[in-house]
Amino acid sequence: MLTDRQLLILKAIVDNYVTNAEPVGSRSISKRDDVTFSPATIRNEMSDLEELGFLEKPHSSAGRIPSQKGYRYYVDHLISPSKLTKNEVSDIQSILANRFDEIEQVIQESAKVLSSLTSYTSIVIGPEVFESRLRQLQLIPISETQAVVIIVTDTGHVENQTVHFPGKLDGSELEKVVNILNEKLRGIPMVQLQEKLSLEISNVLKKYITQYESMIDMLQDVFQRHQHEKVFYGGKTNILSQPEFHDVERVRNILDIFEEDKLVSKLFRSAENGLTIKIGEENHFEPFSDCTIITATYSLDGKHMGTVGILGPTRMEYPRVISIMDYLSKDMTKLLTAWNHRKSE
Amino acid sequence: MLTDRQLLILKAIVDNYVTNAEPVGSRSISKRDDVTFSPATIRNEMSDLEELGFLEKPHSSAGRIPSQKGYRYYVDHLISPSKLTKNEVSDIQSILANRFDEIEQVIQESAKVLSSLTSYTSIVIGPEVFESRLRQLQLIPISETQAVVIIVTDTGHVENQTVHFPGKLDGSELEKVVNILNEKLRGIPMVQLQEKLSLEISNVLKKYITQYESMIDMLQDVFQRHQHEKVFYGGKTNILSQPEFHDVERVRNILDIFEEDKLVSKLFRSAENGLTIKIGEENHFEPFSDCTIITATYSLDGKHMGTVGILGPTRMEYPRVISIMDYLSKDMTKLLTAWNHRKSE
DNA sequence: GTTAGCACTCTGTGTCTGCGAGTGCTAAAT
DNA sequence: ATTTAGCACTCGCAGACACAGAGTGCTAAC
Repeated sequence: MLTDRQLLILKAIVDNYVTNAEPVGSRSISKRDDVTFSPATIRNEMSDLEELGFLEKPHSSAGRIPSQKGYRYYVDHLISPSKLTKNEVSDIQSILANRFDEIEQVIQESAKVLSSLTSYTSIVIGPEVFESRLRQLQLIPISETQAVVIIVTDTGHVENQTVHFPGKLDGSELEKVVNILNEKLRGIPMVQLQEKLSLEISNVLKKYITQYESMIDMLQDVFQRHQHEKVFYGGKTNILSQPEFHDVERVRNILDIFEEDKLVSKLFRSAENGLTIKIGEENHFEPFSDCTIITATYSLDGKHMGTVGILGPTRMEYPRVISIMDYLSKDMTKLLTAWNHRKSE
Repeated sequence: MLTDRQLLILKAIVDNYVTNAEPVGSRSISKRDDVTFSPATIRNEMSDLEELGFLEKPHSSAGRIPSQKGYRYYVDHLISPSKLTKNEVSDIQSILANRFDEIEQVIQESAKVLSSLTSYTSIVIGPEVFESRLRQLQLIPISETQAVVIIVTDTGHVENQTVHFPGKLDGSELEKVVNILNEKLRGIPMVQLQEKLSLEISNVLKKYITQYESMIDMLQDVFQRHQHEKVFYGGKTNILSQPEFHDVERVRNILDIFEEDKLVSKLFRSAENGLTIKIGEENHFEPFSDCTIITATYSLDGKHMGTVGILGPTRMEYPRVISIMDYLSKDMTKLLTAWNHRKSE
């Protein structure tokens, strides 16, 4: 168990390192008002803290920097959420002020605000498809062998895809198909569409249309494709202003990851509800071994809808970011609930 | 007028600098097989070329590098398109091999191939809306006051947008509106929709529906929004591997530009048909003052459809890139023509 | 007109130096 | 038994310096 003095010193070192990005020496700590003991004492304590694994030395005669374990302890025991400033609160609430038609607009806007407030990179994962349901399906013929499938979900999200058939399309058949599908599938969660289709719908369709098999194949393919979530970014390049990312090779590795939405959504999607903090190696992903990811979930009527995330260096302003994320995710939840009610009025 | 020898030397310097990214000295040129004269002679010629503005010196005792004017002369007079290698040709043709339903897939794929072949960043601007026409318009109610507008163009592109109305929606009215709009607007170029709507349609609509004004406003808004083109990127971070972009601040400036599709499409959209090369300041855009942009247009049945572009340092492999762009843009034109015929079969 | 020769210039690199910030240890002070 | 002052020691870093290498520009010879 750490003594009070050790806790004070550990906290002082993390705080100091987070703001200055430079190894912290015993003397600079002794200058603080809440520190009454001498540099020598601090050195002894620091030495102990290093032995316990909370601190590291970049080289033998430099100050100390927090280790991953140090940050973890700091986050778990040493910080209390900082109070948001007026500006921060009003920036977040400005998202609310804009009129919006689709959830996506809220999400894109949230990502922007989050990145500009924190000056890290923000990643917001959109309403997860497996939590949304089919509201409407449309098949619009655009040529004799092609049609556009349009899927509208109950979150107001619309996906479209062009498909083509081996044979000619029959307008009245298409209409029948659309009617059957809408009747049977409306309100079904997006993830269950494929199963539902093969178990219940295929038999019915068989009776009505000639191109039965290619139609089923096509629908399965469409449902399959639109399983993934959408990823929104804010301040993609913010991370470049952090001194730890002044190496172009490193930067490139990270930016390349942002181009792969699937990977990003895997890394940032949070399993648990609420706030999650993953520091360095805890991400189990080599390029992020000196990054921290903080995620928070937002929901609608208690249903998990998506994740807001922040990517920054392990040397992150934890208290502030945590407070902002907490506030924002709750605000988004509120916003969505209001939207949902307005929508169903 | 430059002498043959000056031309040979200028070409040698550009070629050499493009591959090695280091100032070129007189001795290294004299080693070339096609150079029969001594370093001293070359020095004299270089001195003249510098006076004429084709070359620059980074400092007094370094070799020479091409000036912007030097590159321009090189591009205009000294190069002949390089023959593509088998790999390059087959890479480009692999785009053709994939089955595709929407033009966007071709474009995205082209951007990828282009960036991987050149190792610069590629920007492809999608079918320009003002060249495409409305094929179909749909209004799908999703709640009592909201609907999704879906626009399908003759290029197979689909846009959607959620809209809401102050009052309740009447299903049969909506149907009428959709019918009228489709009848009157089908085949109209996307850019003319707004004009057409206010001049010809609004009177007709007036007769049929109650929420006349908000409907018109809504449609105008929708048509307005979908004027912009889509921008596709390939190898966004490729530019980081160029030695001239090893400064993080610089990199950030450029990457930030990529986040603004409107700006990018303004910078890369080519007015003229065919191949355009803009070197350095010729871009009239400070962050690109040491970049070259090469664009080529692709078309469908003679109609200008969009632009493929490459962004790299002024120190660019011009002959190779030009050949690739030329081949690719022609290939895309062919591909689109084939697609268009298949589509209308 | 061309080229060899040479002085000169500038950069990059390696070495040395001293400085400053920091540690760790020991011995004295509390 | 803590705490602290004192001091030797360790690095890293910036500046000074010399030196090699690459390159130029000029002059004089070919």
